[in-house]
Amino acid sequence: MDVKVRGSTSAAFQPDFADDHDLRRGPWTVDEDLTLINYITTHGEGRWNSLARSAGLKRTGKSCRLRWLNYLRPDVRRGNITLEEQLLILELHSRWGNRWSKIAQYLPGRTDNEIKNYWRTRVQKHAKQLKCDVNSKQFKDTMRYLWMPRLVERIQAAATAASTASTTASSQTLSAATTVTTNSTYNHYNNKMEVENGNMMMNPAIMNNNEFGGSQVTQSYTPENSSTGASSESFGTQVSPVSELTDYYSTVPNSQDYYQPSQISYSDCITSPSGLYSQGLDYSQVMEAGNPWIQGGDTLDSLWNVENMMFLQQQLNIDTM
DNA sequence: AACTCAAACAACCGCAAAAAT
DNA sequence: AATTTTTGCGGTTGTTTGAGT
Repeated sequence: MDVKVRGSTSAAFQPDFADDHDLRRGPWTVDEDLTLINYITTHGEGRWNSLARSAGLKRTGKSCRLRWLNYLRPDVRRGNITLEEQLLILELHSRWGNRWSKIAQYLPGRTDNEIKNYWRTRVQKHAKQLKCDVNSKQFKDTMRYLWMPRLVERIQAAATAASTASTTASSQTLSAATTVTTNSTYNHYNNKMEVENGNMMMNPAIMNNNEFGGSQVTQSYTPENSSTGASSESFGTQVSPVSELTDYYSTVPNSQDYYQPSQISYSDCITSPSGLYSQGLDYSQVMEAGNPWIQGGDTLDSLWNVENMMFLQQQLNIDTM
């Protein structure tokens, strides 16, 4: 990948120094990243302005902090947002609004910036498609009564499929913890390992002393350390409320049921809990092709471990008290 | 092959709160 | 107690990339 250069083209890249402070701005170079990682590894984080100076980085402390927290920190988890994470983001956003850092606390490894980006690029896009405000009651109801139940359906379907598969293959490949070798390359700019036959993307600090640079990675493949397992593992101590959510949303009429004339008349739909479709929001629009939550577009097959989710639900209840 | 457009995301900014002096 | 510095948060912007035409 080419070096991204903010404010100038790659070809015309010149280090972008702030006018009178001799400070660099724009994308971080690999050298800068390594300098920051090495310094923090030795001296720890905090006091970012003096850290930047001491490390010899011509960056503001603010910039160093951001780079570390959002990108270089060992426990930053990268890659696609899973279905369960999507569900959790929707749920938590409905509770707390744009309090990204608070939401991020419940998605270990995810940064507030990443969640915010997800919300803006995915969720707000759909609000735009539906021609309604992302903060409007109707859009929120669309999420709660249509998209979230559908997400739950897909999560449950995936869980069912996974359990079926694991049963039929119990004495076979996966349970035998087959060792697989994958071709991988290290992307210097992004500082992440991209594994070809998987979705795994790793931060250098996660790479356990792997040499920077292209390498062959041999990993012991078990369900627990697949991308699926990685998700659940990250919740080892901080658990997710997804099972509670899935239980809850299972009781919410799904999009099909919700609109079945035998249960609810069309006029009822029009005057749905918040007048969901009374202001030009069209069900067919909501259900139209291209809605990833409904259609299953950007799905990952990963599943969270649902065993400990009660705990986080309790945490959430405490938070709302 | 060239172009356009939208998605994704890294990074910046301003502001407010917290901590240090 | 007042002032300065640092930290954290949310909003926004700009670049790259990939898909579609």
